[in-house]
Amino acid sequence: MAAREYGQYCGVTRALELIGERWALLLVRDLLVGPRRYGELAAGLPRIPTNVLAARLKELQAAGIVRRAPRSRVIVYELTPYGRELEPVVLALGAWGFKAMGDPRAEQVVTPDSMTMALRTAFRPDAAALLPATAYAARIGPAALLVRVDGAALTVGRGDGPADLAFTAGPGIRQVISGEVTPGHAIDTGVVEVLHGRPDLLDRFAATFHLAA
Amino acid sequence: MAAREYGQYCGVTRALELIGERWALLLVRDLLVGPRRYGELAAGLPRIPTNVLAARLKELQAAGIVRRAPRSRVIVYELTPYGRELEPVVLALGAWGFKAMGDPRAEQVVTPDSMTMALRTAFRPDAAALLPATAYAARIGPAALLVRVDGAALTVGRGDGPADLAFTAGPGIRQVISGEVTPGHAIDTGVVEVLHGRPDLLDRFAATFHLAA
DNA sequence: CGGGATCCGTGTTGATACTG
DNA sequence: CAGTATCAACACGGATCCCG
Repeated sequence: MAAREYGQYCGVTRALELIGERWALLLVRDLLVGPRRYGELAAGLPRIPTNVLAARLKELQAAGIVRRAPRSRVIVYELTPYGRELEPVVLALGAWGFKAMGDPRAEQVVTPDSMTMALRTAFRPDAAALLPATAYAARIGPAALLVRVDGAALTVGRGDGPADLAFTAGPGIRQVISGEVTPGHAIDTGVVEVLHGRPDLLDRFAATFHLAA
Repeated sequence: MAAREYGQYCGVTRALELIGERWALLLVRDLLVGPRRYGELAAGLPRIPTNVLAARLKELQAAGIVRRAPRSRVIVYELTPYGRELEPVVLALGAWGFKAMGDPRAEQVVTPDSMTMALRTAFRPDAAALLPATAYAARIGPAALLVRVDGAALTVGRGDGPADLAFTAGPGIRQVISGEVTPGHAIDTGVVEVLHGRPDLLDRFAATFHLAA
């Protein structure tokens, strides 16, 4: 038996053998947003050593979780269908970890892909279905996201674009999503700065994206 | 920043910092079944080094996931409310890993606690709600479980007891839960041996516990 | 320049022995 | 029973180097 195995015939142990190593599930998290190149993955995980990134990509490919995109001119990594089935795991972990996030520290970064998955975690389809379709342009730290909510459907893209509400926020946006801070108070205290659109649309945003803290 | 941190302000990274180390989530898995003593945890994870078990228990206590049961004469570890909130994570991992389990190898064991959580993972409340209340006494390898299904409620206990259906099975029970093998075929080939009760109750078992493979 | 491979110091893990 | 101590093996982190 390989030393890294747990020696149990159990689904949880098998899962941890496949994606339990350091950095592995964070690669899956970012690849759940979309296919990514080696350099993009490295940029999304600033502290990962390059040799570990290369090793994880090999292991995830051997496990049938990641593959190199076929018919692509450049090398692009993407999740296999089995790898995409890890989305519930990542969302459950994100919801649980959200409650333990505390306040951001100076050395902690927010990446576009992690923020995208956080929005997917906090998305409440039933609440959104009752609200009008809305496009938000959110700039959180260095991450510029274009968030479209249409009924119970959510799409998050990178970059800028036309939106009903455009706003800038720091990591303090977390308190809005948790309900610890009301949207109005967030605007008053400068946690959120509305660049364009009716500020009360931030109430709709808070109703659409919510996670218990 | 501690070297073991990921340097991101993100729920998934925070979760992995708390329960991402080797063996940690397996301790949570077993504690989800019930409070356990140090020796019971060691027995449920036969390959864990004892110093690592001690270290993990300390870390999980520092993280507010595990605590020593108060007002207990002996030392017993149990999950805190926040620790119990990891159940969706463990179930999602178990369901995903189930598909990659393959065939059991000689050195792999099945423990009562891992089997209990596997049954919780495979439990289908809506299917069970349409069936009569049933008690199963299942012996899978060294694990003797008493499984009670009453409507949409499931309770799994250790040991033996009165049951509508008593059966012995090997790890091949996995194919019954996945639907790869019909209950009738499992009995015919000896994968499942019915000790007591109507053999067709195994059909009810398979309808109550199912996971896609 | 993108996509890695190599080397090396260090921390974590695994195995075993030992102790209050 | 519930851990602690010790030590070898290995994985990770950081830096550098290589190759098409």
